[in-house]
Amino acid sequence: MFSKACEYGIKAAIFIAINSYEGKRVSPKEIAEEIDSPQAFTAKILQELVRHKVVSSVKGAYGGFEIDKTRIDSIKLSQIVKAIDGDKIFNGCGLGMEICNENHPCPVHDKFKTIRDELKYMLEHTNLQELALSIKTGNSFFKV
Amino acid sequence: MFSKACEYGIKAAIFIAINSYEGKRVSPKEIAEEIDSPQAFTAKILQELVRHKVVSSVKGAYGGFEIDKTRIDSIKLSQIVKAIDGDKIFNGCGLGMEICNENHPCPVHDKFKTIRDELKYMLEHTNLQELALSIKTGNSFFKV
DNA sequence: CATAAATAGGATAAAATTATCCGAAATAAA
DNA sequence: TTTATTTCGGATAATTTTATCCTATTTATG
Repeated sequence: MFSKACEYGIKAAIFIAINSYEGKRVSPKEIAEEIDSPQAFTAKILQELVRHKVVSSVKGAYGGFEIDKTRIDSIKLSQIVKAIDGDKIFNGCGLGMEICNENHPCPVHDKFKTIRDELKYMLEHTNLQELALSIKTGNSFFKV
Repeated sequence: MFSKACEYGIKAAIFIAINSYEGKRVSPKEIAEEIDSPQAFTAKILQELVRHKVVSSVKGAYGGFEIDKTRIDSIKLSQIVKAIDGDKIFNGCGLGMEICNENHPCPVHDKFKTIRDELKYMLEHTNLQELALSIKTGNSFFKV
């Protein structure tokens, strides 16, 4: 569904959100350890999330990654996915055709459109706050 | 969503189905030209589809790929996807976690489960016949 | 101002996916 | 039985994705 980079990005964002609620900044090292991802690669992805203003970073001593507490509930999964994987998953054809739309549908166009629209809706309506809270309230996630 | 190999595989299977209805076998060359894919790579994918009994092949002169007419309506998209991409898309976790289930859900487990179940249902209920017919009846597909 | 700590970013490597090439094996027809 | 045709399958190459490493830049603190 998503690239590995995107999976790491989502996990990282959730972990940063959780820590931001507690006023803590986190480093790529902490993040990678927590979400079980390669550290340097994760750092790259974090740069991308910073560029797309999903998370913010503070350089230098006592720096790290964080998300403005008041914005956590406004950051949607769709933003993270778009930042890393682009919008192919939102708009692309299920069979990878260049031209595929209502007027010129591929054989699976309608069937995929339904699914994709739901995926899109879900991603656009799921925010970091609920994901972060779902973990606090006992759902497992990081570390089995 | 799917790998390129899988996209080619689906397109190829549809094209073979269309031709099988007309009693014609097709070669990787014809297929690749029609679905706009690399020929040798497409041939590999066809081998895989043969191994998984999605299509059948006849070697030698006047050979080619075909599908038993009476079986076209029983071949589901899910079989093709599984043959080429495996069942990760059907069972895998949205965040790529090794362990992710009801008892041990990742943060997006429930949200993804809904989508994945619908995708699964769609793939398991879409057969080659309807896809082939949708083209015959005027919907565009191959070649714009 | 010097130092230590942290992100940014370029260069490179490894792995996976996508793509190509070529000879072997099979088969229908002459 | 020979020949032409066609799939099969192994080897290899190119590209993309994933991953690592090292240095530069930034910044808080002493």
